[in-house]
Amino acid sequence: MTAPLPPAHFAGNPVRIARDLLGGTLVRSLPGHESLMGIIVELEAYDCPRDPACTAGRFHAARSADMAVPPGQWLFWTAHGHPLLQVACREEGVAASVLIRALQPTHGLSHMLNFRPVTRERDLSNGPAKLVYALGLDPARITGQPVNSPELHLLPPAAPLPDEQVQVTARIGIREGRNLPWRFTIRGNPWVSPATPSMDLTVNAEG
DNA sequence: ACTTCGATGCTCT
DNA sequence: GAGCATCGAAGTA
Repeated sequence: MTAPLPPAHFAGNPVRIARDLLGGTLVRSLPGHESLMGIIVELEAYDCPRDPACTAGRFHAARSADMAVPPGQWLFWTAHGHPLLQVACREEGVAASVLIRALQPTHGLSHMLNFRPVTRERDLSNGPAKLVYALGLDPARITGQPVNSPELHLLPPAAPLPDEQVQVTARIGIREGRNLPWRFTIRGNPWVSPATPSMDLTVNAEG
């Protein structure tokens, strides 16, 4: 088993970091219980101030400050009242982050279903807020903790996924910045969120 | 206190 | 794939 990624790993370009994190594992430890684990099958990068989709930089000064924490810290962006799990990137004072958008559960599935009961199992964690609920994460507790915290940490993929397995598209649910290919999903993975991107740069081998 | 908006989720066609 | 419920956060007053 690989070691948890240290905070220093995130002191760089969030686009590159998101790409390389695809296929990694998110581990949520529960005292006295089996850890909840899942493969990260969908990520997005946000990178103020050059990013037109990054509302933190454009007109939410206060939220920008929440996001411009030192790299390698957990943070939550809220949209429509839902918490979205992110890791701060680049350097302190810069609002840049990687957003974890979907998870393929591998361990503790029944426990996750307890946190977030769903009729169809595939709907358990195929969205950024869904996975937060499925893991039973409390933003008040997690925010500001290092990304290699025992409570919640990341394991990198054994090896970076080959390009053929990586689907690159526009990000989901944004107005500006739809031209930027900053969403990464594992091609054909059934746990990817059902949302349809406005742009898909993927070149299919079959044409 | 009130208004607006959205990095969402859910429930229908 | 379209429409709506929803609610936390910012901005304005």
